[in-house]
Amino acid sequence: MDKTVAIAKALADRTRLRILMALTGGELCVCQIVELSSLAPSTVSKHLQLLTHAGLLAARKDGRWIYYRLADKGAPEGVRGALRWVSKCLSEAPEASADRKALGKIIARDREALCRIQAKR
Amino acid sequence: MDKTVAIAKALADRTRLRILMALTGGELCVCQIVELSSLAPSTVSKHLQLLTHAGLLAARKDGRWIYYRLADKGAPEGVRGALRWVSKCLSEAPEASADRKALGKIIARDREALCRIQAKR
DNA sequence: TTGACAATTCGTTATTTGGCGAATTATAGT
DNA sequence: ACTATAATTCGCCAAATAACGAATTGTCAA
Repeated sequence: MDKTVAIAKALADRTRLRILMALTGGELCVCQIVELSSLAPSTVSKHLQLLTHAGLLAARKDGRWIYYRLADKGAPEGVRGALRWVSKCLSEAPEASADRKALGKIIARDREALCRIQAKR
Repeated sequence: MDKTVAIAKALADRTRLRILMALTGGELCVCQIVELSSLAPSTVSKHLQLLTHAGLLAARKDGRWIYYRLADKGAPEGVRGALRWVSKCLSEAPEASADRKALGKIIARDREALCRIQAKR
C-alpha cells in the first residue's frame, strides 16, 4: 500500500500533473521543463525526484543533460494505471493544451539556445 | 484541472485509501468507519468531507446516522477511473484484507451495540 | 586545467495538512 | 421539554510539503 500512497502523493500537485502531461509528448530535458513551469530549477528537480521515486518517471543521462520520460510498458500495473488516469483526465484540459503549445516554442527555441542536443535524436 | 488535483489529493493519504477500500464492500455509517480507523470522529469526518468534495463519495442520511458510499455510475469519468485505480491497486493489499476482516466483526458487533439501524436494510 | 553550465542537494521559510478535543448541530427516545 | 447520541465544525498544534537561493557535483569545451 506504500507504493500506492506514494503514487497518489506524486499526483497530488498541480505542477507535477503538468509535468506528466508535458511528457506524454515524449521525453524532455530538465531545462525545458524548468522553462515550461516557470519555477526554479531546484524546485523542478525536487518534483522530478518525487515522480521518479514513485516510479512514474524514468531518467536518461546524455552528457550534461538529463532527459525524463514517462514510465514505460515494463512498469508495474499500478504505475501504468495512474498514468492512464492522468492522461485521460487532463488530455483535454486547457492547462495541458496551453503547455503543449508553449512546449512547441520551447523545444524550437532551445534547440539553438540551450539544449542543442535536442537536435541529436 | 482543479477537479483532477482535488481527486489526487484526496487519494494521497493512507487513511483515506483505507476508507475507500472499506467502502468497496458497500456503504458504511460514520461510526463504523471511526471504529475501523481507530481515529477520532472529528478526524474521520474531515476525511469524509474531503473525499466527498472530491466527488469520490456520496452520503445518505438515515435518522441520526449518515452512511457513506463510493460514487456511483453517474459520477464523472475522472472519479470513476480514480476509484477503479484504487481498487485495482489495493484489492490484494494486506492492509485491505485486514480491514475487511475487522469490518466483518465491527458490522456484526455494532448491529446490537451502536448502529442497530444496520439491521433495518 | 580552468571555466561554463546542467542538474542536484542543502538549508530555510511559508503554507498545507493530519490529528485531537471542545463546542455545536441535529435527531431519536423518554 | 429534556436527555442521549451521531456527526460535524471550530480552534489549536505538530508534521509534511512546496518554494526559493546558495552551495555542490559532474560534464563538456576552451
